[in-house]
Amino acid sequence: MSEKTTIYDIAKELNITAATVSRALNNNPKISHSTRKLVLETANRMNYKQNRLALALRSGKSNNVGVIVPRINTNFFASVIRGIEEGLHPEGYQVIICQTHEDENREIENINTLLNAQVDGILMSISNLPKENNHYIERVIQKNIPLIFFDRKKEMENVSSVTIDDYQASYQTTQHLINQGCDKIAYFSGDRSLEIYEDRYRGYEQALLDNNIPINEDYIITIKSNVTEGRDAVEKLLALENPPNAIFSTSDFAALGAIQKLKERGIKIPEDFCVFGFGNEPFTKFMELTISSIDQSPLEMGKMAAQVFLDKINNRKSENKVVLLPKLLIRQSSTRIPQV
Amino acid sequence: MSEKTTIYDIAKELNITAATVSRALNNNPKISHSTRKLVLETANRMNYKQNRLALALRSGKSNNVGVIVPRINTNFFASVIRGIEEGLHPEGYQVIICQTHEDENREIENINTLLNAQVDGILMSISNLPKENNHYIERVIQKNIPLIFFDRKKEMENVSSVTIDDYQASYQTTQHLINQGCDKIAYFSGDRSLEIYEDRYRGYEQALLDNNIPINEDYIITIKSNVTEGRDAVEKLLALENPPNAIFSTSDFAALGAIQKLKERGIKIPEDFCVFGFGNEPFTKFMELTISSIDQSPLEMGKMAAQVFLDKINNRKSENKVVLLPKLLIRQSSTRIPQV
DNA sequence: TTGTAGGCGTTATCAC
DNA sequence: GTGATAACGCCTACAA
Repeated sequence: MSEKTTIYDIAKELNITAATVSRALNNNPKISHSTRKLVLETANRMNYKQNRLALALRSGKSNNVGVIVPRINTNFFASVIRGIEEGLHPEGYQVIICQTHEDENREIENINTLLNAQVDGILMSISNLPKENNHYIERVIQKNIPLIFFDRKKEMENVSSVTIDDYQASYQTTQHLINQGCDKIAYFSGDRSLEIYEDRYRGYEQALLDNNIPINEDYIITIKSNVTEGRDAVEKLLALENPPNAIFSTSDFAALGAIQKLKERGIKIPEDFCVFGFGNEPFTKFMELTISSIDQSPLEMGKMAAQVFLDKINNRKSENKVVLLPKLLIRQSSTRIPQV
Repeated sequence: MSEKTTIYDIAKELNITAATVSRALNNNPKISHSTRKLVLETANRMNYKQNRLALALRSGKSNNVGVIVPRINTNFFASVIRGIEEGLHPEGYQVIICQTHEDENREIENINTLLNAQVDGILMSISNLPKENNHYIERVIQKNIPLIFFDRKKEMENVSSVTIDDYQASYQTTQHLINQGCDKIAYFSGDRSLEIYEDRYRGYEQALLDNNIPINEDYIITIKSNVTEGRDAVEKLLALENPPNAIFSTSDFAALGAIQKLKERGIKIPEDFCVFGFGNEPFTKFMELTISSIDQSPLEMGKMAAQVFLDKINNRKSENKVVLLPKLLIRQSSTRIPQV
């Protein structure tokens, strides 16, 4: 049945007190070897399991950590979460996952739910740049609960973060496209009110400037991360008087949409047109024409975020900004056959 | 700071008792309108948040539900989880996710962790068929904690499940391939000690029998769900004296690997060879040659599993087996151009 | 309608 | 070394 044995049951069984049982179970030094052994044995025999809720209530720590992401069903976030779990599970933490679906209200809701659930820390990738009011985010810090941003961060005091060097990723990619002979490089941007997208944009811009290529505003399109938007964006670009000959998309999904549409128009990739994605979604390497992309090391990012959390909760560090290096994966969609 | 306001603080503030505050907060009918209003206002003013741990300790319910899956980073499981969350979140439940990585020990560990964390229910897709000892699974039932299987289930008393009709999916797919003119259909199976894979196999077998096509053991290969295994399996098949002219793969990833290898060998799909996958992973429709597959309605499955859990915990039903209908998505990889 | 008191399962602080 | 007690924050008979 469902009777749960408590330390009181064990105490009664042994004619000792619950306090002693507790001490024995927790390896308290002030306890005789004999009683400890006895307690451990009966605990085992009676199938005792510690009630973590009681422990949590008493200690004020739940051993739960909250993770907030825009969505769970992309390879990137799923892998980051996996990394977080791998880092935290061995330390006895359970991970609670919430999705915002890029909705600011959901984000606020999620934070409240997690605080409500007394999590010991929150690891999140923000969805929207909260307008002026960071109020709900600051509440986390005021409660002295470690907050760690990963990937999509916001610059705040007392908040750690784990990101990749988006600027570098973008700069190098743009340079690579230029090296491939592309001089008219369109750019699919995400919402630039988010730091990662602003950083990526700056990398693109700087690479062009450094190569004396003028910025063409017509080439810069803000999109959402899906196939359809990529297709639509290409239509706009091809309708221009002076269409581009490359696209750097900050979304693999949009890059895929772009490639589909370009092919439909009979444009040859990479000969006539290069395309570069971002995120290294699995499908990018599955295509017949493999899609160049940028790997963000999500597993590593997750593990790192877990480590930063552990450091923080153990007071080893109060703040910590970790920046990982992006990896350019140059595949067919941006590799022109070497001309002899 | 980190001072948390409790109902005692509110009580003191208003010179009433904590019990009254609790009643006011919980909409207990025996309370005057005026005090309730007062309590609600001060609670709000003092930024009171209920401590769910205390509540959980007292009520014995944590409002947490555990979900166990083989892995989180496939579209299928990620989407099921999303469905579960959408069904449970409005009811005030938080979802805790664990991965087994198809490892039986991890599975046992996860169940223990969840029980330990006092979850109110467990929703799981089993990884391995526990040999003879369902011991650790039965512990869940003995504790009177609702257990719901989704997708990968095991027939057990008192355990609900939400699955798709794998037999039908498989039967219809095989029939479809036969209708396309394929008479030598190879089959990539998963571990048949799991019910879903056994059901799928039976569907395949029966369809062949019903069409008077003999079963060829050489055509039946057990694989793991990844690209490499698909490639390797095709090599074996093509080395046969009498190679097949179609593959039904119970994994989209293996189907992809198969297609890659077939193309490398210059075999034309679907003209010379048809391929059908299972799971409707996003990439199947992204390919230049779109891959036929079976949609398992993961979102719906998750929502359904959530509903079954809610029914169970509210004692509306003690057991419930829900079977969803699979959807065949017939795409290019199995559609022969109609011959005139 | 409100107050009192006890308990959910632990552990820390005193005592002895 | 071990026992008694209080406290974590909440809810709910029971009493008033």
